This record gives sequence, C-alpha cells and structure tokens, in this order.
Amino acid sequence: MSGEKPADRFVSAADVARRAGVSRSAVSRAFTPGAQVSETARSRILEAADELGYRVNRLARTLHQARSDLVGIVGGNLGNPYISAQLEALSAGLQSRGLQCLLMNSAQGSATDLARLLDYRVRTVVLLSGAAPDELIRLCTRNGARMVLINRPAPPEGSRADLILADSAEGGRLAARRLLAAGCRRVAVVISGSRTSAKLERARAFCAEIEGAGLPVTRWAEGANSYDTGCEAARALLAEPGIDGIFGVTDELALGVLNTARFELGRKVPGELSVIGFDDAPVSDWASHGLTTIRQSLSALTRATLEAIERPADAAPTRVRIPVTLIERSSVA
Amino acid sequence: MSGEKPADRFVSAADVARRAGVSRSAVSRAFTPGAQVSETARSRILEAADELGYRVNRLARTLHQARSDLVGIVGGNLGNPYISAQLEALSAGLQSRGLQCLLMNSAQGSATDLARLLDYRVRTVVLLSGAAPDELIRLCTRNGARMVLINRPAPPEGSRADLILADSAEGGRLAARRLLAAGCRRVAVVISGSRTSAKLERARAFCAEIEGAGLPVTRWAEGANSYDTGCEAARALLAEPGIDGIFGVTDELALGVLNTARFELGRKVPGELSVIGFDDAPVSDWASHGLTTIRQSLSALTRATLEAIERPADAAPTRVRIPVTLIERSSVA
DNA sequence: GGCAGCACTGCACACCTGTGCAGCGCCAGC
DNA sequence: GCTGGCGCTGCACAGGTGTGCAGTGCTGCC
Repeated sequence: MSGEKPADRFVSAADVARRAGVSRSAVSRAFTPGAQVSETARSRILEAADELGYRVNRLARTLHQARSDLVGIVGGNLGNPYISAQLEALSAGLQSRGLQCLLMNSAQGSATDLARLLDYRVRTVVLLSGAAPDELIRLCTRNGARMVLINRPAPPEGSRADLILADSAEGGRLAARRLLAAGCRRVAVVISGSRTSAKLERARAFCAEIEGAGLPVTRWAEGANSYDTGCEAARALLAEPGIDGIFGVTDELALGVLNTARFELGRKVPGELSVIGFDDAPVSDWASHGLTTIRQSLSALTRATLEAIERPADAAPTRVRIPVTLIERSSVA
Repeated sequence: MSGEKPADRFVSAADVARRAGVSRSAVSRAFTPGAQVSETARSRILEAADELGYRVNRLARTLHQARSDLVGIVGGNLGNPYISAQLEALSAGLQSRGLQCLLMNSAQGSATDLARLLDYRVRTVVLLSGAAPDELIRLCTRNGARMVLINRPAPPEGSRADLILADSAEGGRLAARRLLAAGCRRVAVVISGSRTSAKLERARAFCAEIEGAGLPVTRWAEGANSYDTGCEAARALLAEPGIDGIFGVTDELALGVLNTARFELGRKVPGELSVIGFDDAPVSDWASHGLTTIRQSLSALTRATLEAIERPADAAPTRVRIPVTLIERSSVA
C-alpha cells in the first residue's frame, strides 16, 4: 500500500472494474444513484475505487447527458468590490446545488474569447458585467444554452435569456433627489468610459431629474471603470470651485471621488461636497468611507440568478426586477 | 437564414459534416492546426460551421487527450481584497494561455467537496487559500494532476506539488522591527481563528522578534479571517489602554483594526496606536487607509503561479520563494 | 500509355461513461 | 421436478472528438 508514485493519467472505471473483478458497467452503476447493483458488488467496487482514488469523469458523463453541470460566469473586473462579492455569493450557491463554475475574465476578452465558454458545453452563461456581444447571444441560442444577463439590455427576440435588472432609473432618481435635498446646486455625474447600458441608464435618470429641477449637470465619461478613474474625475471636476455634489454610477468610482476630495484636495465631505454611489459594496460601509449609496441588494440579486440557472432548459425567458433603496451614511449633507 | 429557434442540443461535428458534404473526420481536421485538409474543403467546412454556430466540444476532445485545458482554482473567501486581486490576475493570465479556470469556493467546502474538481479532469489544482486536505493531495497524486500550493506547508513526499511561498517569517520580523522602531512597548498580533500555516508563521516570527526585544505580545486568534474580525479584535484589545502597536497577519484584518481604532474608539493612528498589515491589497493604498504593510508582490506571485501551471505534467516539483518588502505608508509612527 | 508518388479522404478505433436489453442463476410455488 | 419470476450481470451501443491507416484520384515523368 501507499506505493504512491504519481500517476501519468486519471484512474478510469475500467481500472476499478479490473481491481474489483466486475464489469465496467457495474462500476458505473455503483456510482449512479438508483441503479441496480447488488450490495456486495457495490461495496467491493466502492472499496476498490477508494483505494485507487477513482472519481467519475464528469466530462465523459456530460457527453451522454442532455445538460452539463457547468455554468459559465463572465466578469469584467473581478477586483471590483461589488463584483467580487457577487462572485463569492454566486459560486457558493452554485456549489451547494451541485453545479460548477467556469470563470471567464472578460477584461481584455473579445467576443470570440467569450465564445470559448461554449466549447465546454456550459448549460448557462451568466454575464455579471461587460458587454454581451450579439455573436455570443447567437451562439448560445444556436446551441441551446441559456443565458442570464445581469443589468444588461434585452437581447434580440427569440433567445433564451433571463434578465435580472436592478431598477437603474429609479436609483438615478433617488440619487438626484438626495443631492437636491442636501442643497447641492452644481452637480456632476461620473460614468467612466466603459458605457454599459445600466450605467448609462443610472446617469440618464439622474441627469433628467436634476435638469428637471432647473440645474445643470457636468458629465465625466472617460477611463476604465475603476477606483483610479474616480480619483482622476475628482481632480478634474474639483479643479475649480463650484461643484458641490457628485454621483458615481458605481461605488468604486464614488469611493475614488470621495477619497481624492477628502485627502488629496482637502474638501470637507459632506460639508463642502456631497458624494453618492451605486451598488452598496461591502467596503462602502467601512467606517473609513461611510459612503451614502443606492443599494441593489446582493442577496436578492444572487437569489434571482440562482433561480434562473435552475430553470429547465426550455423554459420561457423571464425578467426579474430588483428594487433599489437609498442607504444613508455620511457622505451627503 | 436566421430561423433562429433556440436549439435543444449543441451542434456537433456530424451536423457540420452533413451540411458541408464531407466526412466527420474532415471537420475534425479543419479545426486541428496542422492537420491535412484541402483548402477548398476547409473553407467549406468553416463556412458551414459558422452558419450553424458550431464550436469544438472541448470535453470530448479532452477524453482523447492526455491533458485537459482546465485549471481548478480553490479560493476561501473571494471577497477578500487580496484574494480577488489574485483571482483577477490569475484568470486573465490563464486565459491568454488558452487555459480555462474552474472555480471552487472552499468557504463551506469539505475535503470531499474540493475533490469534485477532479471529476472534471483538471490538469492542475491551485490552492489560493484554505486548507489543503491530505485526501485532496492523495487524489491528485493518484490521478496524475499537479498542484500549486500558495503559502501552504509542503505536502508529503512523492506528490507533484509546486510550492509558492512568500517569506512569511521575514515579513513577521519586518513588521515587528518596524513597530519597535516606532517605539511601541505593548504590542498585539491579530491572527483570526482560521489558522493557516502561513498566517501562523507570520505571527510566530513576529512574536519571536518582539519577545527577543524583551517585550510581551498579546495574541488574538478567534473568528473568521474577515474585516469584521479585525473590528472585534480592536474592540477587545483596546478596551483598556496600553496597547500601542498591532500587527494584522492579513490586510483585511489590519484594516478592520485600523478603522475601528480610528473611527469607533477615537484613537489617533499613528499618534497613539500603530497598525501594520500583510499582503498589500490594492485597498490598503487608498488615501482613506494608508496602511503600512508587508507586500507580497502580486505580480511576482502570479508569474510564479502561471509558470508552475505551464510546467510539463511529469516535471519535478519546484519551490519558489517570493520576497517580501515593507511598504511605508501612514499607519505607523 | 504506364507507373510512381502525392495530396487528400473516409473508415474504424480509442477515449470514458450511462443504459437498454438479453441472459444468467436462483428461489418460490405448484 | 418443473416453470415462472426476479435480481443481478455483462454486452453492446451512444455520445463527440482525434488520428492511424488504407484507399482514392490525380499529377508528373519516362
């Protein structure tokens, strides 16, 4: 025993069958719940399997089955505090349902890069962020894979994509009203150059509400969707005095603004400047930030995503709205 | 054209062959670089494949090949700012090398849960955090899968595990010397209840250095490895005056300590209290924190991990040491 | 024209698993 | 003792791909 030389290939059911003195079918049945095997055979097989370190080959099993256990997850910047919290919750949920999570970083990924997920016969593609290229949607439809689109625009008719949408417009309005209530008169919105539809919608509703009150809005729409972009935006927007309220369409952007204003430019927040974000990432609640923000409930969003993933392959596409709420902290007067 | 009804199964090479009027082998060859197909056949096949939305089934291909394209990544708490930065860098690197990333959340995962990675014939298992159960090591060895262990203890002899180790002991010493240099006399270390070997090593070296200088050290070793645990530790340790220096073995812990001390308990940091961390997560450099910390270079660590993954299946295991450096910011006097 | 050589093609098998179906032995009942 | 039934087993095929090998047709050269 324990002549544990590293093997050069995976143990297969045939190896186990040889050792247990049964046919390969018997091994397969021993690992299939509800299949017909005698108790003596089963226990002998399980023992042999354990000794050899055998594990059923899910790839081969998938060949034979209608649907795989793999779920493709596409995320733009996994370093973003909200995205990483989402990924943490989602991966844990998938796992407890016996599903496995195939991760794709779409940061530098082209459309053809994303399509590689289909090479692994994922049952569902979940888009956490980044664009949803038409080509990917077409491929999924052609191959019978479902999609779950989080905070993205509706795909063309006829594709099996479940939509999960936080109420971006309402969030933008809530942010605007809060800044107005704080007495802000010169207001800006920081969008970044990565113009996802959800972010544009937040900004659009925000601007409409502010302009409806007869006030102007300055737009800042350059750079990646990152903390550093928030810092740059703050430097540019606050270069000359005037701006007294800033809405970051993402907590990450808003935190960059907040910190740069407070520590680099010496502005009193919320005394001289009010800052509000969108997401409610865990880090926004840290005492060092106290960022007032629009929450899109992570648990509601995760629950809706998991429900969509569990839906039957041919179920009609659904659309779930996640409500948003204003979370008061200490970055707005 | 565009009768884009959702399919109920994936397109296979046989479908493409039928449409292009060739044998299935020809389709396979058209997608295999260096295989022998006439130019006319190849272009006809590629056209048919494009129309149908065909993608090579990597699962079936893997059946036939010695090694798969899948790399299993095990992460404890993906919400941790350093871990998520690691995952971001690692997934991008894997992707650009044509490898795919199978994610496993080990938060609530038992050993048997982790073993499920092997069901997908991963070529390598990477442990970012969390324990490396003996059972998992044995299974990998038995099945010829390599492992990459980051900041974990050496596995038993005879397994193909590459080790990547930041210099924990040196880091602990650097932290201790820095606190001594700041004039701290009553010092504590916050470890959390999740006692990974690397964290213990950091704490051990820290304590040895402090005690070597003739000073006592208070240890706090409860709770999960999280921001909240850092907060709790600060409340407990600073309940009565005295402690003037705290080492968090993780930036996440140290940030919890730092924020609670500053904002909840009203201590001046670094005036009355010095705080130092370990990792150098991006968030530690934010102006809101300015956490002095021990850096384990993320890029060096990622590079070493990717090199280990690219190694041939039967290469001898290696051991890489990542140097650590003290990063001065503004949380230590 | 005949033959060698070459580029290409398809057959058949391998990879590993799940499962319908037929066959085997055994037991109970008449 | 014979037969029907039952529980178990193994065979053989399917699922989708890569590839060795033999066979095809064509070209070039004598």
